[in-house]
Amino acid sequence: MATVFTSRQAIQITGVTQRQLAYWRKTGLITPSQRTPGGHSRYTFHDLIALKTAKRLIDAGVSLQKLRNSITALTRTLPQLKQPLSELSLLATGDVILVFHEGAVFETLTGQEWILPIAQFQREVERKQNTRRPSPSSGQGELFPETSGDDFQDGSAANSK
Amino acid sequence: MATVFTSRQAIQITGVTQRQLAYWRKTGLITPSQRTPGGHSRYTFHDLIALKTAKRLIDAGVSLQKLRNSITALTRTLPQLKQPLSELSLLATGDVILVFHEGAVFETLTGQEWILPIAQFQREVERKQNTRRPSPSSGQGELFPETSGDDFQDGSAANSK
DNA sequence: ACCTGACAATTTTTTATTTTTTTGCCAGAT
DNA sequence: ATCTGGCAAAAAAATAAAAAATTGTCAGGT
Repeated sequence: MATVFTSRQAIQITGVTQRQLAYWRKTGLITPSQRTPGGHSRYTFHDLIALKTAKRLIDAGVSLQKLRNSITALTRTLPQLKQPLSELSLLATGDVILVFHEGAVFETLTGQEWILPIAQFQREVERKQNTRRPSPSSGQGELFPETSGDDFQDGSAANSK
Repeated sequence: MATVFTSRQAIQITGVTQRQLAYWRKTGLITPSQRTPGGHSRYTFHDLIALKTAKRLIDAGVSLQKLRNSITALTRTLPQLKQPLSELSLLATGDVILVFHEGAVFETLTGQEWILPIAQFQREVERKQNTRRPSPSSGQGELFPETSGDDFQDGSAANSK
């Protein structure tokens, strides 16, 4: 149950290099959960998942620094997580990392995301069309009166940059 | 049915400015599907969705140029689309635009995306653990023989950058 | 009412340069 | 066997400057 893995095993299983393992250990990105009395690393299964996740994100084009920043941001957004790399479902693009958490999608660095609800907009416009009153003069178009129109503005705050 | 909208209506409904409407029209980002004999714009419902989508992406922090590049890439990836902005479900982060299409998630510019299958990796390691043979000497860890190990490497091609 | 064009202000992209981070390799220590 | 450290190469990030794109405002034309 409480099986642990040596560095060599972690390397073979996850595909990270020895150098990376050492550097990540040194810089605190992923540290072995256990150590032998002699100071040798013992990686838990949990650790392996984190290592493999980091490896995959890197292979997906994510830089190590962005990975660090993402983890920092995630642990701030979701403090209950001890090891985001092994506890979350991450989707990597070359530039950003998205996290799927409780049905929502976040960008790891900013935490802001939303799906564009096109269907909802369609309903809005259709409702508008139903409440229109045909203007007698114009033959085509000009279906709206001097609509106050403001009720249609997208209320979402514009977060420029 | 074939209701069309004037520029003013499109502005009121979608929230884009008159200048944007004109510039997008001039640069071909979103052009009205119809014109009056006098040369005035008539935007279809389809057009409105595209306008609203562009507006929302811009509000989400996406620049117009990235929007253009995304559309170009999308129409190359999915040639059957005439107007990606009104036919796809898009998710915007500050930096990239993702498209949901037939159950998959793409990054619009590169077309490359994949979700990290953590569950699958867990199964891999567990299978490895089951096929291990206990080494007689070591008390903790060192559970693996001199495993060839290569069968565990992630086969996914590393697309650096 | 709407379109177009022109000018200027703002924003975004591009490019080049410098700095930092990451990695490979090797040697010595535990 | 594994860890640590040092050094150099490679990759990535931060920075600054220049170029391009976008937008606001206004005026004239239809």
